[in-house]
Amino acid sequence: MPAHAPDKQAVACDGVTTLADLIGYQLRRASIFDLQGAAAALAPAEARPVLMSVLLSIVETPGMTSADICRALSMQRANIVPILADLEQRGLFRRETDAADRRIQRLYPTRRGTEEAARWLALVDEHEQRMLQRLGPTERRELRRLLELIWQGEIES
Amino acid sequence: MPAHAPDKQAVACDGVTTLADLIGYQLRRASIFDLQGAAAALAPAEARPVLMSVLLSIVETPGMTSADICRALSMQRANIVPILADLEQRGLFRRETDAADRRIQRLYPTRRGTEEAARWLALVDEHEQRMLQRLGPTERRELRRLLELIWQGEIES
DNA sequence: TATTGTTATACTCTATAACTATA
DNA sequence: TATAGTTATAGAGTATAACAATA
Repeated sequence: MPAHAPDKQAVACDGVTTLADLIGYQLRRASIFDLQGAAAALAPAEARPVLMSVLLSIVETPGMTSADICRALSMQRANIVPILADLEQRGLFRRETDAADRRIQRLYPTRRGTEEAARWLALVDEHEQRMLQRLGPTERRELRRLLELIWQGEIES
Repeated sequence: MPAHAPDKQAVACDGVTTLADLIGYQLRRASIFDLQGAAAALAPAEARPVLMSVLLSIVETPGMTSADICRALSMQRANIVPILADLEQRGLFRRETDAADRRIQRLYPTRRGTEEAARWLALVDEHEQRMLQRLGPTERRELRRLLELIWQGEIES
């Protein structure tokens, strides 16, 4: 077999020749599809995906600062300000200026915040169950694992 | 075992309790990570992911109309106008008004368009190989299959 | 000098409404 | 009436620059 002719096995493994072959394209289509469903699922609670992500961060790790959350979610500090203002106005968390470093505010969920986070999570989970109905439990776990593997390169590189 | 206590197996299968458990969250993080890399990979060619998607559509299915492409890529007709204007100005495709129905323009790639599409695809493929370095060939195929399964619900439902 | 929280602003992407020409 | 291509515009989401307070 000549060296310049790709063999069939190589082509089957990673020969990207069309748009649909690109995993990045599939990722985007699936992500947009999910995001629209998640937004629709949260609408009755007057919430949005980004509100849920920030609130869940506070609930899961009480005492986080807004800068911490921004680093964890890869968003700009400037853009979390109106989101926190929204959640605060609903009484879902409270700010506590750190005694040792008065530049930072530690964020703690209120009782209502913890309850609301669970409610929002359940709404989105319902949507996910519909979205993933064609996938079995093993496939769902495998998908989560593969997706994590991809964007964990974000920190390393 | 009491009915109200979820057994361990059920929790392990679909007990979503944190943000990281949500496949939608993992999808978004992975998709954003990919999109930034793809944009960076295409920048030297003065292209963007959406330009590549539209050009590849024309190359893969010559004779498509702009409305066809919008339906295939789930984008608004209004938003493809400046994209086509850009690609046309670079001489990557030509429009041909359909003789039977003079409302529609069929789009055909030029020689340069086909070459440029292949070049852009190669740039993005390079980026994907880096992004997917932790995944083996079988895992990549499995990931593509699972992602397709998710957003194919877009058409049905 | 560096970081936090904040404001103001710009830029990109996407969505909507309306128009014309054709059918 | 319905669709294709187009224009103009509005809205989200995200990015950048600068500021005061604090370390």
